[in-house]
Amino acid sequence: MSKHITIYDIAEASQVSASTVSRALRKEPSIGRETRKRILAKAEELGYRFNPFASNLRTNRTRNIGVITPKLDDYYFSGVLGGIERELSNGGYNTILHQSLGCAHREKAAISTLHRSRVDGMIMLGPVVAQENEYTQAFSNGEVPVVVVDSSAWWGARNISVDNYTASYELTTHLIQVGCREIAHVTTGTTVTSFNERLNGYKAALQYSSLPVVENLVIIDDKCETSPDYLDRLFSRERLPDAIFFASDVAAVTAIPFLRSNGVRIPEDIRIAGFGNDPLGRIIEPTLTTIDFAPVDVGRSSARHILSLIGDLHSKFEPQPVKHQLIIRHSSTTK
Amino acid sequence: MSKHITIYDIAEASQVSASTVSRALRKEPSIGRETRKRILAKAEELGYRFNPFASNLRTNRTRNIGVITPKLDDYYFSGVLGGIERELSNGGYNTILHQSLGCAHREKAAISTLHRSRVDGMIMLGPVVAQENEYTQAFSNGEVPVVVVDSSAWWGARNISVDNYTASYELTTHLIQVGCREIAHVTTGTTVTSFNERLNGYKAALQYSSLPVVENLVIIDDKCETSPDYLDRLFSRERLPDAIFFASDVAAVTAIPFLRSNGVRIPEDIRIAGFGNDPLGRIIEPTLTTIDFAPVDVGRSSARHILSLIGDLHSKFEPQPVKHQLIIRHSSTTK
DNA sequence: CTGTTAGCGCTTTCAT
DNA sequence: ATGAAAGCGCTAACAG
Repeated sequence: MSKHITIYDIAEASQVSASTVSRALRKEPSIGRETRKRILAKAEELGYRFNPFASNLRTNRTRNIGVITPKLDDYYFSGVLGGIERELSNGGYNTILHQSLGCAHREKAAISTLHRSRVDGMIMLGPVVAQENEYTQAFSNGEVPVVVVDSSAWWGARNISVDNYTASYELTTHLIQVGCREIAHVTTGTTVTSFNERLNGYKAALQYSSLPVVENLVIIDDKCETSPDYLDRLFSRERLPDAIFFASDVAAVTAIPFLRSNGVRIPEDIRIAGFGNDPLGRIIEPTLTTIDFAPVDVGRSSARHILSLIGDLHSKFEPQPVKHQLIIRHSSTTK
Repeated sequence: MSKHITIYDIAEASQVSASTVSRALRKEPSIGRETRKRILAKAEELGYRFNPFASNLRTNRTRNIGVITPKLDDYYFSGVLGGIERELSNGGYNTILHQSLGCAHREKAAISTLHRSRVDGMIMLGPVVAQENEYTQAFSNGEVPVVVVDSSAWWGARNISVDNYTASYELTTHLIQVGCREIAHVTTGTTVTSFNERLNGYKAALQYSSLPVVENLVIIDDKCETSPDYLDRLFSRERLPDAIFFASDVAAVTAIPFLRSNGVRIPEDIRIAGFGNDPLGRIIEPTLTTIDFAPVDVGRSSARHILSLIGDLHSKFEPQPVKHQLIIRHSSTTK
């Protein structure tokens, strides 16, 4: 374990002071072109390696951004995360990743860890805990900037949100336009804000068309992405609905084979729509009408936003709402 | 911006020295129970916040592990990454994430960045660059431990590998057993080691059954996960193969609708198999025969491995090869 | 444009 | 069981 080369070694070997070396290394314009070149060459020659620990200690910055996501094995979140990583990397930042797995306890732990690690900023995807608490404090008081994705309410943090409400409204309206009058809505739950917004968009569209919001056509089942047990409730009605709008593609794709094996023809008997444009929706038969959110763009946008809040983006970044798109496929239209 | 509380402030307030505070905070056993309690209470009271920068500077450790993955929007890799994050988190480590996007340039950049960031260890998923080079050096010389997943050859790094070769051999053998004699293999390329191993396993199985390896039945097309253009080559043969073994489920799922729309019956005319057990394979019709790899276990295993190499695992961890499983579904068997 | 000086906050011998 | 003292390697006034 030989002694490591420091800027002092370079300074000595190049007959300048350590501060000059430090400045040259950081390409401060105040250092002459020639001097800098000499110093850089010497650093290279000696095998110098920058020590971020010492730098961090002085500057109190890490160039690390924390990201908390509910899960990774999901088309939407993995896309968003991919966009974030790409953009942060390009900006010279590291992405520190934690998963909440939809569990408040893990989410809090992740927040604490990121705070202790002194990240320069944080991006929260689909937060579990919407209320301020002892853990969120350091972030919510503005000490460390936070961008929240997909939640309209979070302790005053900046927000990049896809417009779940409008998208859901448009999708529901599409179903009405193709002739549906009894549209069921299946969702995992309303605690996650984005799902709540989808439910509200659905209701609003019905009301706009003077259709009633029928209570037992709104099905909330946190297992709906895993098994379609709740469909019994629908089948036990005297008449089937003429459409089902699933708040997530995965839920739709889970239900479709079950529906078909029960003799339900799609879209003739029931029209189906999902939400999220998961690749599954292009594979399932019939292909699934859904909403696309450009997850990668959501990610890139939130990354740029956090960098701008940190002040590392020269041009001030004004987050644009990421545009969604209605994707109409066979499951909602007769051929 | 008020002055931050340091261990010196605690020391003063508790009438002890800074070193005692430091030891108490780290729960060194040499500090008396009573003293420690007093110190911790005082720290709490003053709102002390540990400063990892100073600690890092002294100890030269970060408790950060770098992870490089080709991509995130992929069933296998996102599963592995999920397992890694979970396990590292549990061990008190942060996961620093970078994507190579299958591009050697980005991979090298990620390696450099992680090295500069002084991560304590690194996990590489599906490395693009298999040869040692200037970037890998610091990692390959053992200065920083590395675990590589899914590649049997990488600059002497420790390796957690799923056994692509055997899995591929078994899958091919299954196809032979159900009666196939002309089995095509479609793969994205052989530069990624795991795909090369799958190709080799395929060839070996054919040879074991005294079947020839037909050159134009091995199709290498880096776009095969996006579009099935290469199928023309297969259709232009005088006779169709009686099976196609796709080196990835995504490629299989991309091709199947195209095959069926060309009047190919599956499995009657051509039997199909994929690789990876992507959820898509349960949705597509007919459901896809494939190999499952328990990606989360692969991730957890590699995380434990790296922690053990760092010396942060008390029990020495001996990585077990993660067991794969042949999943037989409709695409390869007649009902 | 470059040098001097004084730390950043913690850990770690070495004493006692 | 506790304290004194010496840095870890870099950066940022301030001075010239």
